[in-house]
Amino acid sequence: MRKRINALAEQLLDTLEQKGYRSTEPRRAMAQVIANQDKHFTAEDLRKQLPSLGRATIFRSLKLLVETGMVCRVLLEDGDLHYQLSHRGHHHHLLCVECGSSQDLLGCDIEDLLQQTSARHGFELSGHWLEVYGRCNACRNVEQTVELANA
Amino acid sequence: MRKRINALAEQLLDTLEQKGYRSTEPRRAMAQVIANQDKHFTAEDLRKQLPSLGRATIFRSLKLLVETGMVCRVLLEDGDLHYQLSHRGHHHHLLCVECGSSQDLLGCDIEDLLQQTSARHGFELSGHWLEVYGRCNACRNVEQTVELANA
DNA sequence: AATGAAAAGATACTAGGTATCAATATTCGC
DNA sequence: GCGAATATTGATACCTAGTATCTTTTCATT
Ligand SMILES: [Mn+2]
Ligand SMILES: [Mn+2]
Ligand SMILES: [Zn+2]
Ligand SMILES: [Zn+2]
Repeated sequence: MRKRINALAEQLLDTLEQKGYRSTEPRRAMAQVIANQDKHFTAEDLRKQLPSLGRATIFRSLKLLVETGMVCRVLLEDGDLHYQLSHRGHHHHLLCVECGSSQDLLGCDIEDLLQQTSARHGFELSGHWLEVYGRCNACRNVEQTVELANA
Repeated sequence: MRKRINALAEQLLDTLEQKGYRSTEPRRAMAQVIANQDKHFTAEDLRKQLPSLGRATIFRSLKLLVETGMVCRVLLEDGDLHYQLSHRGHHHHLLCVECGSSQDLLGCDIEDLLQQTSARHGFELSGHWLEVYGRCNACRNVEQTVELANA
């Protein structure tokens, strides 16, 4: 009996199938769990939510999803590597160091700047990795509210 | 008998001492080896060159050097983490994916851009991590030479 | 030189991930 | 719908990078 999964999870599987990968029960389960994640997560997080799957399977599927662009890797400020559902294509993240949320930066407007800087150094630009750390709107508002309450 | 070490290595140790850390034989040896590195390196690279040091000592000293800003961490395109001698202060790297060399980008001119982008998302910027990948001048010249020779 | 603190080294342990391989599930042609 | 060919799984062992703990050694100071 095939478990019912939501539209987003369905889409992940469809994309895998289009790339020639089989639609298996473990992959269905992973797609569903990943689709339910509201923040970036680790392989270990998935494992806790999918105790019946083999550990290797989790790493393998995760890798597949990263390679096909559906999940992206997120470097936390402390060096930890997490994963999260990805918008396709090149983009960056605004990572809140307080609540751990992450916002996608879709347009990559540093490309031009890097191009210029590279040129100045005789360097042929081919790619870059950028992560941005700070505090998100929600966390800033909470602090403001607390300040007002104490005033 | 205190081994003679070069000026750069001496400087690393002096800085450690100024921060209250002792100048020990293992640290002298590490400082010297790191000063001799011409590229980014891993802890394992150091270990091969310093087989008499305990593994934990290598990791501990490396961490110390990173914390005091004398060595910086470099994220390779494949996700590998390497280390290298650092110019103090915030900076980025132009990493050649062909020869593995790395050039420091001293001025960080993306700060303004990030500030604007963050503001647009209601995000309070506090930091960022940027690595730039491509091909260095030397590698480009080599290719050109080969092309000419084959023409 | 004696002392107390810092550091080293041995060892065991952890997290995150990969290699191997026999057993199983999925797909595809019929 | 059935079976063969093949992709995938899960168990296990292994690996890299790093940390925790603890005893012994080294350093800096007096
Ligand atoms: Mn992303
Ligand atoms: Mn650097
Ligand atoms: Zn936040
Ligand atoms: Zn190069």
